[in-house]
Amino acid sequence: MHLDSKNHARLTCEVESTIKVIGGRWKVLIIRELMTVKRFGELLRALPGITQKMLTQQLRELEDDGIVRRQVYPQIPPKVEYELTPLGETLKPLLYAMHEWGVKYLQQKNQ
Amino acid sequence: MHLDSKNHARLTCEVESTIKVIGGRWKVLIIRELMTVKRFGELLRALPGITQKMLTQQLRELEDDGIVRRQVYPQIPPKVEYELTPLGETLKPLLYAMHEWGVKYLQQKNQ
DNA sequence: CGGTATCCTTCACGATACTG
DNA sequence: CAGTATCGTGAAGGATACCG
Repeated sequence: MHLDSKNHARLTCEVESTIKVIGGRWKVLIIRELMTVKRFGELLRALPGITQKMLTQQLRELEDDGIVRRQVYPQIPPKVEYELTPLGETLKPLLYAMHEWGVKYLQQKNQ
Repeated sequence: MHLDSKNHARLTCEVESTIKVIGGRWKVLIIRELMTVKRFGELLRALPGITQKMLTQQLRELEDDGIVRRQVYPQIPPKVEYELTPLGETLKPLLYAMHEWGVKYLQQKNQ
């Protein structure tokens, strides 16, 4: 990829799009949990500190962005499962890259 | 890298650290601008919509996180230059990866 | 030029209660 | 179980004025 001035605007735009999708406070945590399919209540317990309201909201946003799929089983009591879409799966390498950089960052910071 | 349950906690923590550093509203835009050294006023003009207050604030945070270096030239009128630190430079591959994913995401969304 | 300081508004988020 | 609805608060951010 080039970095000349013509590409700067497009780079900006698309990097921002990515940040908007995964930059929310709980987004990466939710995506990580959904590396295996989980029910709503499981997610709630797996994310200490999140409220029901926030979990619902962030899941809806991820769903709207095509990252997460919501599977409703019409039964009593209700059962709803969440999983990554194929597009959501493509975020994994990005999360790994962010993990790698985070390691380096924390090392450098703690010196 | 593995993704067994033992690694999940560490992955989370460090991915979140990365998001905290570059997840701010203007952070990636500022970092992109600083791929070449720039003065305060140049940044202000390069980022339409940002306020002086926000630019100062985000630059200070990036400085505290070791991403950006602030170079003051003690002269009248004042001259202050900002540039990426070596650690800041290491963010470039991550921005490129985010760019790539953003391209894919926007393509899929516009279909 | 490159900032601070101050005030003000908005809204993200938490807490709580209720429901199919 | 998996939500929605409502209210309240604090912090983020904008607008404006001032300063070394």
